[in-house]
This record gives sequence, C-alpha cells and structure tokens, in this order.
Amino acid sequence: MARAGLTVERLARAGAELADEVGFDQVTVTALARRFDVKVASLYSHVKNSQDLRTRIALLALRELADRAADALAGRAGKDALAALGGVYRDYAREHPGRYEAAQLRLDPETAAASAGVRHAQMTRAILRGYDLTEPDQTHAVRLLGSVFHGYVSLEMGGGFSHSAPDTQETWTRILDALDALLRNWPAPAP
Amino acid sequence: MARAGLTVERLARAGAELADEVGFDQVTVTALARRFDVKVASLYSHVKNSQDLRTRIALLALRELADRAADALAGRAGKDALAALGGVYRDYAREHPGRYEAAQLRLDPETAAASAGVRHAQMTRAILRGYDLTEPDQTHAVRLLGSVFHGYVSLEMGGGFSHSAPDTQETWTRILDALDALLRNWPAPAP
DNA sequence: GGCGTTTGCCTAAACCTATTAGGTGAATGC
DNA sequence: GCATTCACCTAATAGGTTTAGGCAAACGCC
Repeated sequence: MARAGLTVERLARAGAELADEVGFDQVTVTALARRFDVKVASLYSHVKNSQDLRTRIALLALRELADRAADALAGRAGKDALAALGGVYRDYAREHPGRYEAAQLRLDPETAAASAGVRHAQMTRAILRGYDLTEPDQTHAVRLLGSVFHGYVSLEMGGGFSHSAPDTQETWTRILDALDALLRNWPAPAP
Repeated sequence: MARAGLTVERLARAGAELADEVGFDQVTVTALARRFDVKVASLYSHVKNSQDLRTRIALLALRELADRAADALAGRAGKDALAALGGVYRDYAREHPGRYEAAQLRLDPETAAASAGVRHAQMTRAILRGYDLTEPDQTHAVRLLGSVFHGYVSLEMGGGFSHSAPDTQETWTRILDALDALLRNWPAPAP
C-alpha cells in the first residue's frame, strides 16, 4: 500500500488550491481525498473534521496575505504605503479568490487572536503613523480602512461593480486618493 | 392528508427566519421541510432546488432592505441622508443577520438586474445629489459608499472589531463624519 | 537484523442532505 | 359528476461527513 504522504500542511495547501479552482464553499473532505487519490476517512487522521480543514485553509490564507502585505509595505510610508496595502488585498483576491473567501471565515476568538489577523491590524496601524492622528482617531481610521478595503474587494469580486463605466481601476485609484486626502485632514467629531 | 399551505413566498419568508436563527448557510431544504412538518420532496413542487430557495431568500432580503432604505431616506438630504442609509444597513444586519448574509449572495447578472439591488444603487446616487460631484466622480463615490457600508457592517458582524476600545458606535459616527467631510470636499485626481 | 510500536491508510457502516420519479387524494372548474 | 390540477406523499439514488476498528509499512531500539 503506497502512502500518499499526507500531512496537515499539505492538506491545507491543496485545500487552498482547490478553493481557488472551485470556490471555498465547494472545498469538501471528499473532493480533497479524491485529489490525493486516497479514501475519505484517511483525511480524518490529519484534520479533526470538515470545519477544522476549512479553518486551516483560512489561517493559511491570512498568513499568506500578511506576508505579502509586509513585503509590500517595506520601505514605504504615507499614501505610497496605503496604496501598497490596498493593492495587496485587491491583487490577492483576484489571483486567489477561493483563498480570499477563506480568509473571511469567521474564526472563534482564540483562533483569531492566534492568527495572522492581528498582523493585518498592526500593519494598518503602522501606515497611519505616516498621518497625524491621535489615539482614538487612529482606531477609527484603522476600522475605516479595513472596511473600505474589505468592502471594495468583496463587492468587486462579487461582480457588484461589473460592466458599468467608468472602469474599476479608475475608481480604485480615486478611492485611494480620497482616503489619503481624508487621512491627511481627518475631521473633528461633528458638533 | 391535511395540507400545509406551502407557497413560494411562505417558503422564502420561513427560510429568511430560519437564516436569522441558525445562519444563512444552515438553511437547508430539509430544515425548512421540518419547520413546515412536511416531507422534503414536497418543497420541490415550489422551488426548483436548494440554490433556487437561497436565491429567493436573498431577493426577499434585498427587497426588505431597499424598502427600509427608501423609508429612511424620505425627506432627508446631505449628511442626514448619509447617516440614515448607513444606519439602515447596520441595523438590518444586527436585527436580521441571516437575511443580511443572504443579501450578499452572488446572483447571476440577469437575476441581479431584476432585483432590488438596483434600487440600492439608485438611492446611494440620490444621496450624492446633496453633494457637489460631477458625473464620473459620482460613480466613484457610489462605489466608495457601498464599500464602506458593506465592509463595515460585515466586519462588525463577523466580530472583526470585537472587544477592542473604543466601542464600535463611536467609530460608526466618526466614519459618517469622515465620509460627509470627504464628499463635501472630494479631491481631484492625484497628480 | 529481528521486534515492538507508531503511523498512515484502509474497509465498513451509520447518518445527513439533495434531488428525481412516480404516485394518491383533495380541491377546483366546466 | 367527472377531469384536471394541485399539494403532498413514498421510494430510491447519489454524495458528503464522521466514527470504529484493522492491517501493513516505517521507525526506534537492542
């Protein structure tokens, strides 16, 4: 009986590829077993269950995304950094739609706290050091940037902006312009 | 044989309730049949299949959301209208998390075009009439607002901002302030 | 190099969910 | 009062998930 050489890491990686090919919600223990030419039950020696598998794929995607972001941010500041971070999310979603979906999976609090998710928040906060925001405003701005990037990418991926002029690249750069302007001139609370 | 009185509308409505209770991805033909105390196969006289059922729930949610938005926008303009629209999305997601998830379902283009989704875009555009934006910029701004609202609500729902100070209500109002300021002073393209 | 232990994969079986085909009986319409 | 339609049924197939228990290859050890 030849062994297929399954490991948790290989399963997660293959699951991520499968997600990009057929969509994250189509990633199934059965499909993954087929891909390794192995019986379904064999996977259960490596992952606890279907949910566990999905979680591992999500963690992989978060890690990849954070690594890319760290690379892209190296040596950049201000609007340059802002555009770089946004670009990383957008490009990753286009190249790896299934992984990007996976990164959106709801994790339970402890798992989330131990994930690369915290690096994402740290990097966003680092970008804001290039702008002049005091502490509570910095948090508000972190949340705004998270919302815009996540919201834009997921709407664009879902075809929300599809086939309407002007094209989405133009909108994307103008949104980055707008965010930069906003951060350079963050308004005081409305009266 | 007593009849349960199934119709497509009742199925969609019950499916929406079920979604709010157990999550949209747990809405299954089987669970819905149980709820009506009817055999699973009976539902197939009313909906084509599981996907069809989900789509109908999504369309219901989009319609409800658009109705609420139209109500909230009546008689408002400018920042008032902006806050009202955002509030509708945020409140709906909190009251009806399953329906809100459903509203995010990817629809095929023809279905989307016939859905209440177009009313949402129209309403967002209507709000922008209170600001001074020329045509291509209006589209960019529509997309920005869509991104922020959708992104913020889905991150907040997913616990993305959880247990960190300051509280999310504060952030929400400051984001509305920021968007208002941005729209009143929309920047020209960066050089 | 044989020997026990661990490890990796298997078979088998139980249990969900989705979907189709082919009924039956109650309500409806002329 | 009969035909038709409609609402629901039984039965069967096909996949996905998960657990229990088994066997054989690989590993550690003397």
